[in-house]
Amino acid sequence: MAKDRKIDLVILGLLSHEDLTGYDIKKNIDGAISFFWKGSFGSIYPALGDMEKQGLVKRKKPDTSGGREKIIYQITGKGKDALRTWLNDEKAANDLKYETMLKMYFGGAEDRSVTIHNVEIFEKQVRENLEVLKLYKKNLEKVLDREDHMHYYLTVTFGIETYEAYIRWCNKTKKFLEEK
Amino acid sequence: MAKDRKIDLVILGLLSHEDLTGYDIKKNIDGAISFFWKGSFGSIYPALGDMEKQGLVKRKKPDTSGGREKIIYQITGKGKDALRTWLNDEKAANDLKYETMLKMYFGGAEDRSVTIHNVEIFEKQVRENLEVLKLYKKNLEKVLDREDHMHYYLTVTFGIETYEAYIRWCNKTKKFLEEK
DNA sequence: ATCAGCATGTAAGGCGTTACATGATTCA
DNA sequence: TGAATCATGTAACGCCTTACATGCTGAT
Repeated sequence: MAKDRKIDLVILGLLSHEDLTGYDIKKNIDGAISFFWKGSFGSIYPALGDMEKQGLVKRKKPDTSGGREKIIYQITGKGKDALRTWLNDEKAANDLKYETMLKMYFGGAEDRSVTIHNVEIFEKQVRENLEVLKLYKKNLEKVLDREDHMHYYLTVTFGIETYEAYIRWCNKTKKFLEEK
Repeated sequence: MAKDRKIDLVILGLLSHEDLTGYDIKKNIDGAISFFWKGSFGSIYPALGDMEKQGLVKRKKPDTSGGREKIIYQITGKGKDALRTWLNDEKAANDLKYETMLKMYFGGAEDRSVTIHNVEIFEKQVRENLEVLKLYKKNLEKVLDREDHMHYYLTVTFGIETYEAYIRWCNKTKKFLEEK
């Protein structure tokens, strides 16, 4: 596995639940995962190729029934080991890059109204995302008996907890900027 | 300015308050800013060079008093315009990459204890950061009359609000994983 | 027939980190 | 005198995104 390429672990994690094509992997990442990790085709396909060479994933023999050309990947034993090694590694890079906060920090270079407007744009985005997360939560609550669903659920509650905190901050901040 | 290189705006923002060396800029970024944006010497010095060519910053004539070799940069009128244009641009990239959440999402591949341990590591880190932020807050509250300090203050309250939300989630999640 | 979505991949280029190289200054 | 910090920069390398190229499948 590439030294520091986290997309490899995302792929391994997804394949540990079910066999998937590169395209399916991308669709999965674009779902609930996208709130805390992203990935494009340009990173997924090369990673799959590398990992195949390293024996972490392999191609599933296509059903002979259809003449379809898609490549379904499976995780190997070595791949499962790599996934578990990563889960047991205490290092975890948690990076936040919020341009909105940069604009807040340097907002003194412009009128207050500009800063307030930027907070409102941020709030709108957060509210939209929050709606999506609440929907995910509602659906996952029905199937919490399965261990993997429970883990998905907990990442969703993380998103909801933080987005609700963002909204509280937006309201306080708008008031603060308008009143002071 | 490079199309999408945000470090340029960080530098411009810092220089809009005071003249600084590249080294000073790095120190500033490593303070409160580091909670929502990062930057290394390897990105700062080349950016300063590029921006000087573009007339966004310029070198301040060094004090003739000492024979020191440091380069103090100043923002130019063109640089101030670029900063304001950016502040007025509604686009803002807010990206979160949390490996801890990735490990939560895929935690089903290991024992519950591993997931709980990962939450505890995360919580410890968050509590440490929270202490630092509370200190920043306390110091900034004394000088809130200055417009720029108020903006710094608001980014700090954002950090506190979200970190407190993280801690609530950690507690709920640990309970959930232990009881279910 | 046509358009959206499925599906795989490559190429160019940008951004950023880490490590390295170098040297001055300050303080114990 | 030695260590820490100040201070500037380059080089190598890696990761990732965007855009491009190509073709199939299924629904209307």
